[in-house]
Amino acid sequence: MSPLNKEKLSKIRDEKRDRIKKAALHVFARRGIIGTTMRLIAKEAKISLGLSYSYFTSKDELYVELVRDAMEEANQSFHNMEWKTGTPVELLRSITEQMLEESNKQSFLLIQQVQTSDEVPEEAKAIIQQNSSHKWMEQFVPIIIRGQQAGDFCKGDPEKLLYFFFTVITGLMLQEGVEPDIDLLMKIVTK
Amino acid sequence: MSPLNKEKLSKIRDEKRDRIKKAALHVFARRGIIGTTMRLIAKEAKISLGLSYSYFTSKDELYVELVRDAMEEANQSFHNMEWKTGTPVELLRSITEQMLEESNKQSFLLIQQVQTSDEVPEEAKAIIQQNSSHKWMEQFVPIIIRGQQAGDFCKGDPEKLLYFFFTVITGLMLQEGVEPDIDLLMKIVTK
DNA sequence: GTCTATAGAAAGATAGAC
DNA sequence: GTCTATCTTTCTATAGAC
Repeated sequence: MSPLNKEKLSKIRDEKRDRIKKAALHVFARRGIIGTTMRLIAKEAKISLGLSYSYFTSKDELYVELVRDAMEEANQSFHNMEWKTGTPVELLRSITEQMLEESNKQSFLLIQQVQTSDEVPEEAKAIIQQNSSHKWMEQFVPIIIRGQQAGDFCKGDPEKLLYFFFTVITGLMLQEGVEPDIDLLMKIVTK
Repeated sequence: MSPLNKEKLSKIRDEKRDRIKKAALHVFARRGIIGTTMRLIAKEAKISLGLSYSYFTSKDELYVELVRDAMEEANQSFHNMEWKTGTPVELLRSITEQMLEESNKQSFLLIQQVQTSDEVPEEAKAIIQQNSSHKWMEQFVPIIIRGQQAGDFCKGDPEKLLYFFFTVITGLMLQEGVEPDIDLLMKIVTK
C-alpha cells in the first residue's frame, strides 16, 4: 500500500475515533461513568459494541482520555482570551459566558464528576489533582482585585469570592435545562 | 401470641425498615439509583443482602418510597415556619438556611436527581410532577413581592427571581463539601 | 474494519436452611 | 427474622466470521 493511502486510512480511523469520543462525552457528561454503558456509547456513535473496543481498550481508558482532553481544554480555553481589553466587570462576564457555552459545558461537567464522585478511575483523579481547579482559578484573582479597587466588586477575600462564584456556575451547569441569567449571576460579585 | 407482643414485633420491624431507608437515602443521594447497589445499602444498614429484600421488594420500590417521603417532607418542612415574623430578607434567609441543613439536603438531592436523571423509575417521575417544584415554590412568591415593595429586593419578575435563587441553592447542594456563604447568596436577590 | 456471538464478572432478586 | 447460596439478567470485554 502506498504511503498516501496509509495516511488516508489512518485519517479515517482518527475521525472515527473522534466520533466515538464525542458520543462518549455527550453520554458521560449526563449519566456519569457508572450510568453509562459501552452499548449506549456505541449506539450514540452509530457503531457496534464490539467495534468500540477496537478503538478503546476499556470504558475506563475512554473516560480517562476524555478527562485529559477536558482538562487541557479548560486550561487553554481562556488562554486565548483578549485579556487586556475591558473593565473587570466586562472581563468576568465574558469568562462566565464562555464557561456556560454548550461546547465547554460538557468538559466542565466531566471535571466536576471526577471531583465529586468516588467511582471514577484513579488515573482521572490524578489528572485533575495535578492541575487542580484552585490553581486554575488563580489566574482570575487579579481581575477581582482590580474590580474591587475600581469599586465595582464587593469587598472580601478575592479568592473566596471567586471560588464561590465559580461554584455557583458549576452548580448551574450540573442542572440540565437551566438557562442561567448572567445579570443575576454577576450580582453575586458586584456591589 | 398476645396482641401486645404482636405490636412490639411490628414496631421492631418498622424500626428496621426505617434504618434501611435511612441507609438507602444516604447512599442514593450521593451515588444516584444506578450507582447504588442493594449490596451497598445492606452493608450500610448492617444487614445481609437477602434481608433487605424481605423489607422492600425491589431497589426501585425502595427508591420510589424515599422520593415520596422526600416530597412530603419538602412540602411540610416550611409549613411549620413562623411565617408572620421578620422582614422579607430575614424570611428568605431563614428558608435558605433550612434548605441547606444537612437533614433536608439529602431529600432535596433526591428530588433533584429525579428531575434531571432519566434513569429513575417512572413512578418517581410521576410523584415529582404531581407536586411540581414550580407549584411548591409559589408559596414564597409573596415574600419576594413584599421585599420588592419594601425596596430590599431587586426588581424583575418575582417568580423568575425566586426560581433562579432556588436553582442556585440546588446547584450548591449538588456539590459535596461546599459550605455556601449565605450572605453572598442573598446578594442575588437583594438590591 | 466491522459485525455477531459469547465468555466472564457483577448486580438484582429469590430459595431454603436455621 | 436473618443469613448463605443460587438463579437470572445485564454489562464489560474478547473471539471469530466476513
